Amino acid sequence: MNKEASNKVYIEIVKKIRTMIVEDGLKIGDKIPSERELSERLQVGRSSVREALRALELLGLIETRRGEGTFLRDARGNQLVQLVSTFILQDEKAKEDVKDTLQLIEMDCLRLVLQRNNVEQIVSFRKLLESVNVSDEEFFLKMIELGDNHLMYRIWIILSNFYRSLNFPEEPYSKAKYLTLLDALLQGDENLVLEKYLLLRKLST
Amino acid sequence: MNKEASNKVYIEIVKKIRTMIVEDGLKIGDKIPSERELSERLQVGRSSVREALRALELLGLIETRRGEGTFLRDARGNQLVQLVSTFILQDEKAKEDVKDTLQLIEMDCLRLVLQRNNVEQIVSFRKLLESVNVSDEEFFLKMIELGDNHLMYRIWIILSNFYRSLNFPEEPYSKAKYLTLLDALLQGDENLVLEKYLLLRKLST
DNA sequence: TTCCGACGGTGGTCTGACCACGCTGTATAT
DNA sequence: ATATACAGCGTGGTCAGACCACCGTCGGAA
Repeated sequence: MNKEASNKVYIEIVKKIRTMIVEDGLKIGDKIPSERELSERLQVGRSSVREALRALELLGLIETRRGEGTFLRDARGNQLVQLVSTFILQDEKAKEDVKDTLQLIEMDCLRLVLQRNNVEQIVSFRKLLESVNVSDEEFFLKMIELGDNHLMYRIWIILSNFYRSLNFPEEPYSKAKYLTLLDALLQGDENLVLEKYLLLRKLST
Repeated sequence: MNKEASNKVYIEIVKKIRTMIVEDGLKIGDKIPSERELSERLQVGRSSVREALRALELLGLIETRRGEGTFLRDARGNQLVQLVSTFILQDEKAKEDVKDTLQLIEMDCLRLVLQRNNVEQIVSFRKLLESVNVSDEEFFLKMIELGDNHLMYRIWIILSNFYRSLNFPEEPYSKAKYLTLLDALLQGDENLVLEKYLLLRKLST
């Protein structure tokens, strides 16, 4: 009859740990209390604490180091990717799905960049690209930053990790194609941008 | 020096359980062995088995019912959504990101439908839509099915769950708009499709 | 001064115990 | 004979304690 609080101690623990992190003002890289201390402070068994920490670990929010402790972590490429992949990516069709989806997402990011239309930053990034080599990952990270959508960022991170783990053949690096893509962005022409993107990914007709 | 097998018993257990599921040909809804039996069969402690099951539960791949057992489950709307949301969606900007991203994903799905160009199924779905009411969720589930990309399906499920949990105001139901969207799909005109979609989502200029 | 080993703290794992809950079969009451 | 209530069993949920492997450190020995 009561509202909730019924299910799953470990879920409650996750929330408490989250609160604790916020209240104590812990930052990425900081150490959180040990399992035994959490167990005592929260008045629950250590195994329940561990289940909560496992969940946080799966989400990529913490990192455990045996003999040292548990640390807050930047929520990038996490265990989730590996685990999900063993379940999801069981056939070749799924591999193609990853490729297709990643490309759709990347095109979405480019559309976001067009929407924001932050000419200054694009220009300065173009200058940077002229002087030094920028990896494909760095390039799209910049695009996503310009798109200013954190959720898209997370999705892209997961998908690109997936993608890399699949060992598709790599395209040769071509700085010129990146530059023309940036130029297209500066022109603000969506169709042109997508055309250049497909060229980059060797998908032009 | 050795390749791996070093880290995390519970990760190994997850993989073994997965193998077990495949070998035994278990389907969604089936019961998997009890924690104690898994513990014995895999020669590991029950607490390690539980950590593995927690991971699977977070991924939405199993469902545990106290007093009954653990069951395979359709990997839809899972705990992950709730947990991630408490961490990720802390500000209003994030909410807007969810909305934007969901719409981009839905448009991608429509593009996939265009690529597959499965006229027959679109036509038959259109007939169905004429005779009965179809919820927004059901409509897009059908679109994703027609798009034939399981990964997109999973992303959409997660995002749309996010979205619903945010309590944005709901649009009034308008069967006519869905029908015109389907018509646009049948015409194979991408720009027209997107236009109708934006109309559906009240985003037309 | 340098080096090395003991020590304490930490996560990783296992075991055994108890509880709460759902199912089922049996014994009882009708 | 049928219907009902209850006890037993198997299940997941949780806890406590133990031991291991590993890491950093600190103090003593060379």
